[in-house]
Amino acid sequence: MTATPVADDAASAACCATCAAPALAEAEAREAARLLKAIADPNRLRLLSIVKHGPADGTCVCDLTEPLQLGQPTVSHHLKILVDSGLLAREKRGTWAYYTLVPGSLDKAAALISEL
Amino acid sequence: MTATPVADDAASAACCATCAAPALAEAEAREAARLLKAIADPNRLRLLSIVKHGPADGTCVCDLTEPLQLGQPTVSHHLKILVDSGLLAREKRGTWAYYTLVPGSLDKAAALISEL
DNA sequence: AGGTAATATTGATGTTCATCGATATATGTT
DNA sequence: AACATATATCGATGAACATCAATATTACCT
Repeated sequence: MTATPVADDAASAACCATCAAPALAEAEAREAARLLKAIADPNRLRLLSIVKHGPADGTCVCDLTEPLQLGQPTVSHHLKILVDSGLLAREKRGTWAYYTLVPGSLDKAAALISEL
Repeated sequence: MTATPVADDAASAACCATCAAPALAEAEAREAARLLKAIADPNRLRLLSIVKHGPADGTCVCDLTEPLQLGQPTVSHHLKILVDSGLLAREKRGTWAYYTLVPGSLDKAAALISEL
């Protein structure tokens, strides 16, 4: 599922053809920023933290609204961003929606920074 | 240099007093988001990448403007954000300004995500 | 001192984004 | 079928942000 690792960008003046990523190409940078932007928000960081430390079978939305002191539509909006970014998974059980952390997704995001 | 590890927040319903961060408190989340927001931008990611793989004694601004295809004031603006966030260090040598990566700063930022 | 080059700052502009109230959808209940 | 509850979506609004043109600042050179 990893995108094309080869830079097709005009500005990618690689030192050589084989060395690994001397500088981030524009397309890669845009993609990485999209994921990191989803994380770089106070409320979404707290959502991720609560879900991570919550029960393994998922955390209900109703348990997320209260600690964040935000309205339900706002929490739902943030959760959608986290799901669309591949960080959280949503499972509907009855009337309730349970959110779980996608395994490895946080480490993958962290690697985008540490392995720049 | 690490901030107060104890949560003084109203929403910090810690499972116990000693266990490590069951859920991010509001102040911690705000601080972490501030740093991550500085990184979560396509052009700033490319700046960090270029500086990281550049010469050890620093990369000149003039070598950063061209590959990003941005105006000089815009690059200067992004560099200021990265310096203010503690990610880059600025050293003026003559007319030129050289930017270097602050050691460990990227790993510290990555840890904010992986150790949520 | 005057001139030139490199970088930073300022002010303005268009865009993105977080938040909310209102409403829609879906599921369970009587 | 009507109702109640939980969650998602829509539309609007104000704040934050990226970018640029113009200008200021700083250092070097003759």
